[in-house]
Amino acid sequence: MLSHRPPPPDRLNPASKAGEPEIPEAGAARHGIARGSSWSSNWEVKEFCLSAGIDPEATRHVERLLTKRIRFRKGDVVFRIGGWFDALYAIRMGSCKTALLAPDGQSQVAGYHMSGEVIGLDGIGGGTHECQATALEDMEVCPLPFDQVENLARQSEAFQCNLYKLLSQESVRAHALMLVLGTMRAEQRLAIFLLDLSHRYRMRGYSPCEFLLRMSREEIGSYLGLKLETVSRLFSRFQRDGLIQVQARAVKLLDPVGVGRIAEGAA
Amino acid sequence: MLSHRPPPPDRLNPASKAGEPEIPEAGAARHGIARGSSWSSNWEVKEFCLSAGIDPEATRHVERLLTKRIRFRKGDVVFRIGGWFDALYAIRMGSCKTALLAPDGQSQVAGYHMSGEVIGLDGIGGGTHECQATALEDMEVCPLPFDQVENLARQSEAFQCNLYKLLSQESVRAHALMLVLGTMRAEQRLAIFLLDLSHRYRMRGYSPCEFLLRMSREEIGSYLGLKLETVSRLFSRFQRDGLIQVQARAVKLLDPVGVGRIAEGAA
DNA sequence: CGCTCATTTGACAAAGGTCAATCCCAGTGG
DNA sequence: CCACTGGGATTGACCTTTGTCAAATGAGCG
Repeated sequence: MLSHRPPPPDRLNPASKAGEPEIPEAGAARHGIARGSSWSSNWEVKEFCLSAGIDPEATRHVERLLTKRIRFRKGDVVFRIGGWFDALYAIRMGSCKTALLAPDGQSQVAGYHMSGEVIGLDGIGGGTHECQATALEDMEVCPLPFDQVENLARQSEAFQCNLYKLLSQESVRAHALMLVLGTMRAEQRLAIFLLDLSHRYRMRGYSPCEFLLRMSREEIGSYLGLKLETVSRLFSRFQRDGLIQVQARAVKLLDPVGVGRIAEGAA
Repeated sequence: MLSHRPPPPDRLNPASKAGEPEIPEAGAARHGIARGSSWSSNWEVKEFCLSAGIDPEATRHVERLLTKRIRFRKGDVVFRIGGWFDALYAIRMGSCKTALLAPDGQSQVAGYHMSGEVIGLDGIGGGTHECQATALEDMEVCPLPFDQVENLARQSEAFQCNLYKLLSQESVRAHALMLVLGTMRAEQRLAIFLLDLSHRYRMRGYSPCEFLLRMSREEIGSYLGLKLETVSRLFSRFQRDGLIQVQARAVKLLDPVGVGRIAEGAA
């Protein structure tokens, strides 16, 4: 592994023989595209990624950065398209989606973000946000004023490095999604989506086999480049085939390996 | 416009009344998604983006960075997936594609880059490249050793800012492509592709209405999430409809406005 | 408890994909 | 100089996947 941090244990060996039920990872993640991160973050969740491996001096600065908290309720907008960019937001709790706006006004969900992740990086270049972040449940974030982030980056090499990683992480995520949108069939997309969620929940200490979807069928469809009916049908089919169990927003992965096969493109 | 540099004149007013034939811009670009850049770069081409607006002191450093040149022939690989990342590459001449590798081995074209653009940023986070860059014609690049880039970024605030912009530019591009892949119909995708090329050629001083495609039908298809036959059929149809003229790799935009309408999603 | 919105499901249509047969050149070698 | 060859490009016929429209059902919320 070429990452500068040890990869999380469960990623060392995809075919690990742990006692836990084995959850295959989303296709893209397993082949180096997303290099140990897929759509998911490979940062520790507890301590924010920005403070990884930096000296005590800088750590204090980072901590000072993380004091303020903002709470949002389900449906609240964290930042909107075209809105002025002046801070990144580290998610402490909850989750949100980010959506792009197409020329014709329709929007596409471009990201799903959970606790421990940092959002808002898309605003760095242009000074304004290119996507809109909307809370999918009640959430709490730490705003990281970007001028301070920039300063810190100039002072601490390790911090600077972390910031770069964060940025390129974005592009990794984007690439993985592109691959999904550009080359995969509907069932494959949904399977990968489910495995990605599963993996990310596990990383956060939640059950990887049983979780709540925070997005509606329509949002999932938008994320995966499908229509909501297609998503719904696929859920039903997966259930008929004994792969999963769905009840509205509640999902149980019954046969993660089977789902994994579909994610790989098995007919 | 919120960008910190004046936008190129031709972007000030999409419906400008200049004497030139009017080329509508690719849909995504016009609605703030790509905020003045769409898939294309909005940097000056002559002077590399990294040296924009920085002080003379730093300028000299940048210039020192840009001394070395590497030439590639059509088909050569600039860097490959998984290859060690130690430098960015500024394209001085020619063009290349970048491709991702899907789990099942099939690859997807994720980017098309021309002179004045910087490639290789995807490697920053993980230390290895996530995509493969392949020359589509003979090209010349300047390698920018990343440790030097990093140092410079810490010394010059303006340079640091440019680097950030470059990174986020990547994500802008990715977002635009996502939107194309996720929400648009085939004809719309191709129309946008053509307008994007047109715009980028114009920015570089070439004719926006007449140019050579450097990618094969298959590569274009891969880029747009379509099969080569579909691309070919669409070219034929556009030609039948008097929108363009195609002869193998040579394209002439006869009715840019019409193409623009299709890019917007007109039935 | 009743409303509203999300979800499911079916029937049908359409957009693209697949397969296969040419075609068209560019480059090669005679 | 010319025929030959091989890969890209075009085109047609057909088929699969996914989208569209519509109706029915279910779930969450006030």
